Amino acid sequence: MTPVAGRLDSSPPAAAPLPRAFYDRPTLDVARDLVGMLLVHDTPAGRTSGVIVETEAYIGESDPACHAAPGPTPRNAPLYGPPGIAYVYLNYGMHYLVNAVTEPAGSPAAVLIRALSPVEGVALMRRRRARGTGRPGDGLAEMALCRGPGNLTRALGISLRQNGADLCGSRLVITAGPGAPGPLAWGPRIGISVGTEAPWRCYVGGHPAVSKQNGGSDPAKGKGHRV
DNA sequence: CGTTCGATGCACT
DNA sequence: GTGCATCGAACGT
Repeated sequence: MTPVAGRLDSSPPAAAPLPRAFYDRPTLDVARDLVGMLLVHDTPAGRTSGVIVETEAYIGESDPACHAAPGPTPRNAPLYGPPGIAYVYLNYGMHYLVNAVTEPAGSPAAVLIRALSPVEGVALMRRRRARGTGRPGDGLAEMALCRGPGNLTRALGISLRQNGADLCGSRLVITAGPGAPGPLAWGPRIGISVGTEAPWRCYVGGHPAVSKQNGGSDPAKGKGHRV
């Protein structure tokens, strides 16, 4: 067997990241097209990755739920920068949330990654999920590992260190994936108190890794508008 | 089933 | 000091 030139480790070759032009588009288009793509994080501990199955768009200073709503601040600076950059921040004092910055520099907008269907590094994800919680991560179903924006960053080892990382680079990247594993649906964004009218959450209807269904108390599945 | 609530850190007023 | 783009345990029905 001929070794692959230039590869010194045993990990499989990574697919090429999506080009920056992918992110340099209207945010709702990017939010839709990111579903089915693969989010990959390479670290010294190993590679973890998953298919994106849930996203939310946050668009501009006029969107009251967007972190750019108060105008430029030190924290939201990445939103004002070039597209294709990771915007990571700490929420509720304990969860890191990761976004992909969209649209040209100067127009602050991003897509929040809310859930993944795990692909690579499931054992490492379990170890990371268990760490610090005092509870065993072993009992977690595979589809629960990256369900929810705070859970997926923990499973992939994403923290403030990745804030500003280039998603078109080599460590934290988004590559072409297998495509959405089910029908897309749109609905209101979750966990916000303003801007709830906009149906800017895009997800795979009924997918087990998707954090919540629309309607809360409504047990029916896939309540969002099908695309 | 359903809803409430505590944990926990920091950006912003 | 206030309010989070959350999570999961603990409660109520």
